[in-house]
Amino acid sequence: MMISTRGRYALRMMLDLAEYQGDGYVPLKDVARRQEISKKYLEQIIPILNRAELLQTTRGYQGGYRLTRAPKDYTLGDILRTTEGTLAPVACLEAEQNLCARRADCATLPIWEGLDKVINDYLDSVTLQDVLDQQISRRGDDYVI
Amino acid sequence: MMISTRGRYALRMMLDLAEYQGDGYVPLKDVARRQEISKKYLEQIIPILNRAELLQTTRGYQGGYRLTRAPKDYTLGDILRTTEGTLAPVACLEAEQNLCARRADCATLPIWEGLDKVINDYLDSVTLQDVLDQQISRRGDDYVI
DNA sequence: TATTATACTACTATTTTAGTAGGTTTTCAA
DNA sequence: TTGAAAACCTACTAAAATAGTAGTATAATA
Repeated sequence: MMISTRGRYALRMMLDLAEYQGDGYVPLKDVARRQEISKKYLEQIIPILNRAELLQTTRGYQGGYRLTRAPKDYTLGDILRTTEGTLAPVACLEAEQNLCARRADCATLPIWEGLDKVINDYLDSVTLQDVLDQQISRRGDDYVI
Repeated sequence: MMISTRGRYALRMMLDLAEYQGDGYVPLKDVARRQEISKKYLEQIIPILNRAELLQTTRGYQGGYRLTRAPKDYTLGDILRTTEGTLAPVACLEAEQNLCARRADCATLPIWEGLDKVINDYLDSVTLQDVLDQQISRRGDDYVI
């Protein structure tokens, strides 16, 4: 499993903000209640998104968070790479420190590079807006039945 | 990181067998030496492949392992799913026990299902033979330079 | 029957994951 | 001006996964 609760919760939080922010700021308490995720845990994930300027914040009364950009301008890759640090499927591709002595003639390295590419290409092909749209059409289905 | 040393070593071991088995059995000692991996650790990975009948074994003098099928008849997905147990990118897709209460109207589930598919499709599109062929052509490159 | 090899089982150190807990600072409204 | 609501920050922790090590038992064969 490559994507932990950190990345999954971050994504759900961003979708929740997109849905409920209107023209104001959404307090974390509300996100936590709606998404049924510990607010304390979300408080730890938020700063990662914040530092990467994926969201805006105000403190104090009526404070909270909102998206910096339009939902169509975030890919899932943006959000997941930010929160997970890396989406690399193997350690060999992660950091310089993991460089392996066999790298130069490793028969499997090209495989991992190819896998890394399909993963990132897929996640960069979907935006927050795409997920919202699909969610709306699924909700609509209920009435059709 | 979704693929651990278990899967990576299993793949390298299978490639090593493909390359060196000839018409006999390859002792683990030789694989461990060539691949610079602890023989004791490989001994733990081997039974997983063995139980899934991905390789054959004989014990005792001149014993060792060899592939059950031709290299072109193993996909990397076969080998990695066997050793890793699952290639699911998120816990939600792993086992029945991880089924989440929000599943029915989870906006992100279709994303994970899509990601799971591109990962498995990619790894099932490459066979052991493909990796061997590409390795040989890379080795050839050295002479060209 | 000694040697070579696999087979099996238990143990362990380190890292990651998934949180919990508690206090500090900022903002605004009554 | 003070109290409430909210974000911000840091430390701690239980449980699981990872990456092995270690030792013994069993089988095949020359």
